[in-house]
Amino acid sequence: LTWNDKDGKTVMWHSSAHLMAEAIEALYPGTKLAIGPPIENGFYYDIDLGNHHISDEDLPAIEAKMKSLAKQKSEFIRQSVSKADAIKYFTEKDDEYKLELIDGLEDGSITFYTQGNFTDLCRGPHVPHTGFIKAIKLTSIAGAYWRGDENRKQLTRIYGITFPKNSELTDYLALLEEAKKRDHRKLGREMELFTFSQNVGQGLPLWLPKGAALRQRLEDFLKVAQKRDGYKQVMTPHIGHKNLYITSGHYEKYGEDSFQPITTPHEGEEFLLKPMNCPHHCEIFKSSPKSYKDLPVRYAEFGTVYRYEQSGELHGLTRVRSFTQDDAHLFCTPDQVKEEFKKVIDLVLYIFKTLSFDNFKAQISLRDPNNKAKYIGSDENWAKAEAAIVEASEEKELPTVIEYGEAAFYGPKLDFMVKDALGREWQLGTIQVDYNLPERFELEYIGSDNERHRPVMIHRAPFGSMERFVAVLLEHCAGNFPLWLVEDQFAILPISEKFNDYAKKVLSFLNNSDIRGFVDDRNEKAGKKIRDNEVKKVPYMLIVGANEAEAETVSVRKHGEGDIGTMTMAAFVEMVNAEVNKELEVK
RNA sequence: GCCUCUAUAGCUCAGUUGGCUAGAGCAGCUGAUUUGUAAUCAGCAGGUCGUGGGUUCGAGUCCCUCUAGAGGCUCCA
Repeated sequence: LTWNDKDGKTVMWHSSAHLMAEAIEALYPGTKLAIGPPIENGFYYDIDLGNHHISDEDLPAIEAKMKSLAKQKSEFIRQSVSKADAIKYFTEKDDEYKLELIDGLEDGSITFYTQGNFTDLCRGPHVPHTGFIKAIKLTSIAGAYWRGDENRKQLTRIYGITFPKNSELTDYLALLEEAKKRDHRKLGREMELFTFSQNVGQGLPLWLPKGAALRQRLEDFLKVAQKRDGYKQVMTPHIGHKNLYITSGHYEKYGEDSFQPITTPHEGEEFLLKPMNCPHHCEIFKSSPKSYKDLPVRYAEFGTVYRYEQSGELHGLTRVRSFTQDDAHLFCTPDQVKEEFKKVIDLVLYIFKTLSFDNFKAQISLRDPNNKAKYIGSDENWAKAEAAIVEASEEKELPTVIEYGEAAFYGPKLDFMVKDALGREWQLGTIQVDYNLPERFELEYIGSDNERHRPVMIHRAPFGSMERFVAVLLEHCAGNFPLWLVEDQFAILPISEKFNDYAKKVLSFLNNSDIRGFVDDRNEKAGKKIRDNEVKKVPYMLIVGANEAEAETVSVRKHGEGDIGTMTMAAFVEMVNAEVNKELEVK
């Protein structure tokens, strides 16, 4: 793969998209070809099929056509074209999509590529000829809005991937299968962590006992860290008066697309399921007069919120309609913003490191400079907030990427993104600076000058949401949670029923030593119990029989590693505690 | 919400061009066995084939509605 100094694969996929375009034009006359770029894994082409209609069943025929075209080894011929000629060509072809693309191109920079009888607008580069494309797999059909705008026509998008060798395609498909084994939806079911019910409703997760216990441990872990950092826990109701959200601006922005208001039977008052905790926390701040000496105040809450997400967006635990934010709002003086922001960055990094998320991306999300109407608040406040985030990140020497147009409607943010098993990116932690809500809620504190001042608000959630975090964590560790987090740290396996009593004795000793596990006293052979507990990913198995009962020891087997020898119960406790401490000591 | 696809036992799946009382493995329950580092044997039970309608002498299978799920697009306070 060396046709280009950069990345042979991208060139390969670029050419493959054009090969697919040629095949489609041949099979479906009159099809308008919009755009077909290479992507991270493969390529797609967006097409307007006109009167034709295709479904998955048609993909093999397109694949076959591509293969036969590839065998012709048509050379990719580059040709510079003037803008006028390009417009003429596609006007004749009656392709408004290509004309729109050409409209945005500079005269002199336009090139066509031709393979065989097929010509397309293209920047290149390409492989020398179509024969290089050998292993072809069209993977799916989707609808995609032209130019990403849902108000414009939806085109048919065909995704595919190609390789120069069939073995590479086989390997790729095998890799995909492997990734699917780490899917949190599959693991969550197998490990009995969470479930969904058609009767409860879509996007409304049900946490099973083991999942709830796991989540509780994560929450406790964060609570300890937050207490250390001066946070105070608060609790607020799951609903709030409609006026609260009119004040915050959320009603205007999302009212129509929310779960609709709950109405009181007699007074006709309207309440909304809370879609976020900020307004409630603002009211807590307002509940008593604040002095500059009180600031910063930090209100934390594991707050469950409800959002009417588009049905097509729901996805396992990563995108749901009811979720719990590990939310907190810090209210501080303008001078304190940067320092507080930096402390929150530290907290997020501490959590990510403890759970060994080292492949995260820190993204600074700013306003879309071309569409300021989408946002509330003054330019001045936005400028201050954006500067605070950029400076704090720089001072923490945090490598970041800046994305314009990704800010929340009330303020800019710093998001921590992590990929799932299939490479899709999800936002976990988030930190946001907000000058707007304090204004809308008329929040105040008395300064050292005895005058009223407006505090600055920082929203932050290191996990993001408990649901999404657990989902991404599951995929990250393929279900092998760190020892401090896992439900059952050990399973005691008596060799036969004769040793159940000794097993119970071991269990009570270990429980008293503050490590958790259970006795597998099923009437099964040792080999069966070992297999089952390996499959369940139990970190340690303690096999006990005559020898151990006699010597008051346990025979220890480590998950994924096998027998690691016999030791006393106390030695086992010490080993587990040492491992847990090591996991939690990362700073 | 839109495009494409999917739905059979708790889980993973089989079920011929529409044709007997819908099958299997795992999990579960009962019994036998008393077990030494990845699956002991036997038996039992478990299904309005996602929902509602239609076509047909006959529907798990064909058509439509709805619900839920998957992969995208759009959205993401």
